[in-house]
Amino acid sequence: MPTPASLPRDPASIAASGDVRGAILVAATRRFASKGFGATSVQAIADDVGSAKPSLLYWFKTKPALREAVLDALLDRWKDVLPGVLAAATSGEDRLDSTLRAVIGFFEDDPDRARLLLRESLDRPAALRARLRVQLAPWVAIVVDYVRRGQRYGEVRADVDAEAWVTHVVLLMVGCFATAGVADVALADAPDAAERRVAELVRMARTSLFPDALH
Amino acid sequence: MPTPASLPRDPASIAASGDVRGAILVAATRRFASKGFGATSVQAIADDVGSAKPSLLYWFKTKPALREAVLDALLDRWKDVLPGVLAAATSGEDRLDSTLRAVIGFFEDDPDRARLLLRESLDRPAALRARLRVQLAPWVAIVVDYVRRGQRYGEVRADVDAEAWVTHVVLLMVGCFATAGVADVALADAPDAAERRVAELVRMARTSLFPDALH
DNA sequence: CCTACCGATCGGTAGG
DNA sequence: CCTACCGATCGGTAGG
Repeated sequence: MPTPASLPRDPASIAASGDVRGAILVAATRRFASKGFGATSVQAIADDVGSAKPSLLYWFKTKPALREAVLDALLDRWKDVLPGVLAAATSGEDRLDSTLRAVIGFFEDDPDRARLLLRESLDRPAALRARLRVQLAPWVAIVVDYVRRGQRYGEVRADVDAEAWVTHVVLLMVGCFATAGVADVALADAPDAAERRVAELVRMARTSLFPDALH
Repeated sequence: MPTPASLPRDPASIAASGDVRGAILVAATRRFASKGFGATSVQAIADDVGSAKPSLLYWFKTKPALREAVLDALLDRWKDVLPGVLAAATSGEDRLDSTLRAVIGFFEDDPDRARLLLRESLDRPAALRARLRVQLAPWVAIVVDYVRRGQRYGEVRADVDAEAWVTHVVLLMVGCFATAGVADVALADAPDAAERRVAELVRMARTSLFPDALH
């Protein structure tokens, strides 16, 4: 029993509901994530949306401008979840686990986010770095601070390199979802591969941060 | 005092020395790694080599065939270092550290290898997965076995998920070199960022595998 | 938001 | 290994 389209996810129906701009962003995000910016034509995105190419170029003046808009939309969504991440990082029990789970949820909701970030870091590392410095700075600073404070109180291993540790944990989270289809070489065809990878990621982050005595 | 070109690294001089095919592979590897397959034109590679486009298409019949050849060359080089990696993994002291350092050296020698692998895992995950299953299987099996045996003897943490752990450590090594230009958001402009990341990677792998008592 | 069209470049081929 | 060229597609614009 199909309900009247309430949350249309495919670009064509989003466009049909009136939000052409939003439909273009969704279609472009999928194409850029799965095939890359350079391998995606404006025409292909227009086809996904059900519009003519010049219509797309009315909403986004150029192809590079569309890329920026896609990245803006991604980082806007990050800003939406950031408060929850910060809350998890600064209060309550099991701060590390709940913080990681919050970030993981962001990529779990849409693995295209992870693929897009990884592609950008390959295509235009300097540009992404500049963006992330602004958008990611507060969260990273808090985590680094949390690690350093833990080290002063002996709760965190003394030999942890706080900045490098955060970098690697973020890399693990992004890479985990961006490379889900291939990194399971070792995991064969385990049906629960995704959950196992997330669980092991969290375990690795925890054991590499805290001494055994405090687990 | 320039010595007579002994180890020419740029495609044009490799071609001039007679190895046109090799020059094409080097140029294609660089372009595919830095800009991606879809964003690289056959003409651009031919220009790097100093040949005409039809000459390139004489050596490699199609652009997709060139991509396969580039990947073949990469995995051939891996086969060269594999014995050393296996030796490090199966004998001597500090097996884990020396094994990781051997693999890290492979990517350190040419970070394009890491970028290329990451791009392939985004562009064609199924194809790369099939390739890696053949090429990477022996090494992964040995490491997984090593972890499992360690768990039986109590030398390795009981809650380690061997397959997921290997997957993540490989992801860290590849990602570390592929995203060197951007992942340092947290590391600011530390001049020793690269060494710090490698050191922290090894530390994370070690502490997430072994209980503190056995360090 | 469309049709019609632009010059440039794409991967690839004919022929030598 | 080259020159010359192919049809198709590229991002983008004119004009409405």
